[in-house]
Amino acid sequence: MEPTGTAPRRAALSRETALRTAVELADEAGTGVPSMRRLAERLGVEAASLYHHFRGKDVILDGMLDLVFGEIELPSGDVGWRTAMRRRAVSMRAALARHPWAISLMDSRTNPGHATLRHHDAAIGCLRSGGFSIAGAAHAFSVLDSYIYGFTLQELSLPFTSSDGFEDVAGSILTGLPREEFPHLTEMIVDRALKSAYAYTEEFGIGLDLILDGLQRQRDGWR
Amino acid sequence: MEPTGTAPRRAALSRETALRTAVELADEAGTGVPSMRRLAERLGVEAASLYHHFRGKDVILDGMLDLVFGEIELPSGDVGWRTAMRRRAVSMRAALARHPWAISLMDSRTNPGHATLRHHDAAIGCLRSGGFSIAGAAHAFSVLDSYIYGFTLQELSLPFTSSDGFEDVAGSILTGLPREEFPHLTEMIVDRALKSAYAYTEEFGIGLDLILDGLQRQRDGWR
DNA sequence: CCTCTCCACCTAACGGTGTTAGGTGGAGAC
DNA sequence: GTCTCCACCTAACACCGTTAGGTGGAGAGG
Repeated sequence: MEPTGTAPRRAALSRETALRTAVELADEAGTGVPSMRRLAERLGVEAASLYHHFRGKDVILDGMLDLVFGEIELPSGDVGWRTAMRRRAVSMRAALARHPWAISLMDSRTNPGHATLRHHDAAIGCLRSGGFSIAGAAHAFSVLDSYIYGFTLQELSLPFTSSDGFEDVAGSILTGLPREEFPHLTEMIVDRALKSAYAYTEEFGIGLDLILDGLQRQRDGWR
Repeated sequence: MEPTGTAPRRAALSRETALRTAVELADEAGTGVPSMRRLAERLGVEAASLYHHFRGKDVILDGMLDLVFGEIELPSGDVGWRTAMRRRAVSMRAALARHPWAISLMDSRTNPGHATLRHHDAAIGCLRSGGFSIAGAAHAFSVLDSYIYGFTLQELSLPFTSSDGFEDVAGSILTGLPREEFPHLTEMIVDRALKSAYAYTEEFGIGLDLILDGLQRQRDGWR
């Protein structure tokens, strides 16, 4: 029994739960990264209290990003490097799509967390034991991650979320677009929209496989 | 002569000059995209006055991004598609590196401006007349731009700006990094740092050529 | 049981942000 | 000379990240 109707004493909040709540809050539709006051409110606390656990908001953002990296499937050694790297890429795109705010954080965060480091180490290790030289692994890592980040960045800045509704959006884009001035753009929008087969997942795979093909071919050429 | 020491009447500010000033202000070291008050101050005006020319800050950001796209070299028809697309890619990376704030805007802007549309149209047109089918051009455009955006994104989130200083940074990263936990990461940092040949421009070209090779090979396979 | 210590939390405030409502003054039109 | 118009202004709103300093209750020591 509580003596005087006071609420049961909340357990002191930990960095761990605060970060998980921050990610959860950021995922809720449209809002993006929460403000300190919003995060505090959800935690049942005032904004200033957060500064007893984090030196500043930057530290929270670093932690949130590291949680996202922790969700990415590490490349396993059981399969070949190509299969492992392909799975990693697909898992990474999925994680970044699940947390659309993460990609916009990437260009401001510069202190990788533990999960991020482990992820990078595993990927490089996978390439090395797949026969890549150090330089080759660096090249492979650079192309692959650039592609994954860039693809996700473009994908998330599209005005629609799923494959349905693409035709409508394509139509509204075409309305007001001077067709004679941008003939190729018009042609492509019309073609892609009509076929309705423009699934972004498929598109991601096409570019990914093209790059993996190139890596396979170059592998032994990189000393 | 001015009658009563009043400053000569400033010409009414135009969208054009306001946007150019905004870009100029954003480029000045470190500051990033200027606030409405800062932009207004530079224009010799109060913040609220900007709302007589722009519906909101979003419109300004759209305009700034379009100015950056306007700086990108359009692919010319005189050379082959491969050369033209390579030049475009290099020019695009240069523009994004010149305006580091632009890449962070890309994921929030969804209304492409006139220069952006012209750029996209020219790129697709170049691929089409280079023998790519509509689907093929879509695939090629997707891989290339994803790579360019992603590479620039990674490049700009590095803690150093030019090639000098890389060794120092690598050293300070290694300090405090548990080497036995991340052996491959350590190995790569050491190797790249010691060789000191890790120019990012070169790295960009390696991935770019790998992708262009793949496109050349696939070109006629995409129907 | 009383008291002391400590620290997780609070209140209050700072200067900054984008944005809006409504007022003002000077140039150009008649 | 007067009127109109509109580019600019002042003032204020709610929100942001952050800091200084106070408060209250749990746990330790006696």
